[in-house]
Amino acid sequence: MMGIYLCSMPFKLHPEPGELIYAEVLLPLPLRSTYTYAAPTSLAAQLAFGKRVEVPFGKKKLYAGLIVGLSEQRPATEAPLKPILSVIDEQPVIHPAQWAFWQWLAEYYMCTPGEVMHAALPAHLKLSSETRVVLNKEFSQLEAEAPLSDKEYLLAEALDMQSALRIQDIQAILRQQTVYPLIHRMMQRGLVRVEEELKDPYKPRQVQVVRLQQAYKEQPELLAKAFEHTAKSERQTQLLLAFLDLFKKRPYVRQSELLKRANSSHAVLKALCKKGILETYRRNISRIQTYEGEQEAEIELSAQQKKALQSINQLLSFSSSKKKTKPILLYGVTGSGKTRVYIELMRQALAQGQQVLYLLPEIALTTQIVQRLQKVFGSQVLVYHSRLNNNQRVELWQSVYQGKGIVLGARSALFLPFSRLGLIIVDEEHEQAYKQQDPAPRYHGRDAAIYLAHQQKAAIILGSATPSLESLHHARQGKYALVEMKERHGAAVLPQIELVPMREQSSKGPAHLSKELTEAIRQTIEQGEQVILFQNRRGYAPAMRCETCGWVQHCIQCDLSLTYHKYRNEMQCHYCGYHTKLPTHCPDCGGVELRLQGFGTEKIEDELKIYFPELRTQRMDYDTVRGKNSYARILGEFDEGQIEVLVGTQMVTKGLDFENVGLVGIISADQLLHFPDFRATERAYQLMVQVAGRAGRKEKQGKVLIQAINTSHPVLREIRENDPASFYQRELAERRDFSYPPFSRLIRITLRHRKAERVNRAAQLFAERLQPVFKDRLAGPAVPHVGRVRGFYLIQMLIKLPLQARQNAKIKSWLIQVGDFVRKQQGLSGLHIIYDVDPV
DNA sequence: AGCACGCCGACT
DNA sequence: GTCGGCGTGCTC
Repeated sequence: MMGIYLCSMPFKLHPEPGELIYAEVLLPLPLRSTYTYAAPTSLAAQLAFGKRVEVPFGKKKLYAGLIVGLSEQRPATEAPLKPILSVIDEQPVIHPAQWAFWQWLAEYYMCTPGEVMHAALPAHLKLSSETRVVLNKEFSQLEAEAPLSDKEYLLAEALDMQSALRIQDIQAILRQQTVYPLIHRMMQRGLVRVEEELKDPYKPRQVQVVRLQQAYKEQPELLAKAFEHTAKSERQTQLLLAFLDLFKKRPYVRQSELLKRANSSHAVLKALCKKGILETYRRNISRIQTYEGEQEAEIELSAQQKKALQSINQLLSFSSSKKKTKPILLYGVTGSGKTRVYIELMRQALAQGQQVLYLLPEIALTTQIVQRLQKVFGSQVLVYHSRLNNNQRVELWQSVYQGKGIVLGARSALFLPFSRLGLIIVDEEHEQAYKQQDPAPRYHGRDAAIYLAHQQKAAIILGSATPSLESLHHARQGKYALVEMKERHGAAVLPQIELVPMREQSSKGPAHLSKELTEAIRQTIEQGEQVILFQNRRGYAPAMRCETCGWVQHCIQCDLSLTYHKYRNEMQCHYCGYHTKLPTHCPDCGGVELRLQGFGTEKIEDELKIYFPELRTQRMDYDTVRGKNSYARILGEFDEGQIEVLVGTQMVTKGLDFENVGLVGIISADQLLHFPDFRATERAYQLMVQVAGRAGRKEKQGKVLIQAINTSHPVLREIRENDPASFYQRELAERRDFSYPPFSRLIRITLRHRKAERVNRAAQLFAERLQPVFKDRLAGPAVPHVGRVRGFYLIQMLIKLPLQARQNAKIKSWLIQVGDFVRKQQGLSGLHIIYDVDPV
């Protein structure tokens, strides 16, 4: 279907008016606009919105672009149009609704629609051609005419062995960036040629399937005759019986299963085919793994859950008849059983033939919820994992396009091609992991979900035990509806929380575990219960310092101290991954008294092992869950009681329910509270409340110990006394005073360049233009906390925008114009400008 | 993103 | 001189 396209071949156009159809094509590249292509009317029947088409773009490349508009009128552009080379899809891959959503996202988050497309489509639906250099057949003859240069010879030799090379292979072989001049010279002499090919990497999975031949399918009564045919062969009779048995139970009969069941061979099957009874063919089958196990009924709703469900239903039915549905904030303490309420809502949506999207901050981390939903909804649950392979992603995409089921996923599941979306649930809506950080689109999964729900007229529930200040504020302002669940489910009681002031530790005992905590660990273990210790920093120690002159070892390409990791015995950069051996002496003063500063999870685990040698401990952080199934394995072992103490970072705070956790220890509340960021207090509050919620279930009261040097921070009192109202009131007042969200909207502009001088100049130009407009609503330009990352210098500006959205759209497009202007200046074209709307 | 063109420094 | 790196502009 997709041919080879030689770059030297001119495009064949049919420029007769009225004979062409014009298509607006979106490409998965960071381009501001769509591009118009022409197609002969002969292709008209195949062209449709949302289908992918093969188009040339630029000098030679081919891409699979998406049709987002069709017209019979030639557009106003004078430029000659290139043709659509082929139509890739039989069915569209997106509905118009997705395109509308992408456009909103691009505008709101200040990126291009192509970047959204790139993020939205699974890899195997985004095709771009690969340039391959091939040796010509007449090569040896031509070579004789003129000798080759060293590099030409090198390339020719490599091509002789490999038959085709990609540009990056050639760059590696020649050890240089610029390879096109060489290739062009060789092309002109006819030694090599260049091919561009767009190939579809998606392959449906096929199996060999057995069925009855046409005559028997139409007249099953003939089957008796068939047995007469096989009467002479017992094995054939058996095989046919086995087939008929399977045929009753299965939608289709696989050859492999049939042969195994009948304990028969391929030769016997072949004989039956020859007799005109059976036949085999290849059939596409799905790769999506659905739950096959038993379905179980959920337990009855509690009184509180019933009430919450009622309130939600009232809100939904009230608004469906009138205006649009407000988002509903379900504010329920840990253990109140929000999931049980979600399940009822999902059931209702499914009964109405609607699709459901259940968003989680990080899908890999929540097997418990997946299993629970699968037990209720069985094979209707589709899980959009990070572990799915590319073919599976395409198939899941197709199922959703066809209107299937319930999708569970992280934020990228928002892009799936829903057509009948009736309900979105954003679980743990306060989680920062909902915000995409690095490549554009830098979108917030929760906020984008709210827009999507609005657009598709779906209901949306935001759930949390510790709502974000934004959501709670909106609920109070009446922008969202609020439904509360204040009690823990069943007989469960809130944990008892104590603050432990950290003083200088005695040199004999552990350095970071207080007497109170050590004692509590001992008691908890003696009672046969488990412990979770939370330390929000991985590694052993976050810095190595010279005691003589104060030098601290830094990363060679980032402005960051290196963290010591004991298990690999090396110093690591947590920004870029750079690692190096431990220094033996200070490079500044030559001093040999180097000491580690601070502490992370590794060190806490170390201390535990020293002071509780008999204890079964396990660390859970980025370093220990890197392996494929490590996360599930650790949680499984903890659940089964093989691990007594779990030491971990944020990971241990995330929605995990264990029955037997008697104690939660927060090693250093100070580290959480002293973050240089206006959200530090909120984040600290949420993390501590969430991790505290892991302690105690059922009727047993759990215990939480919070260690802190400064125990007088108001947040610590609020957590201890379980006083969320005070926390939210105090924190909202502070945000209002400094005009931070939710009382303003932020845009953070980051400038990035390899040279400090250029990024400084760019910042100055930027600020000159922004300052008069925003005045005190502009913070910066300033060097951020980590001012150099991976060898790039960074400068940031923060703009506080008022809440009125209409104005802000204009401001955003103006900011992009300013950015374009700055980059047009001499020497600044290589400047990266990163717009981050609603940064977290 | 990926490619071509043009300018400029560091080599034969 | 030429080669290759780097900055700049354009892609229907």
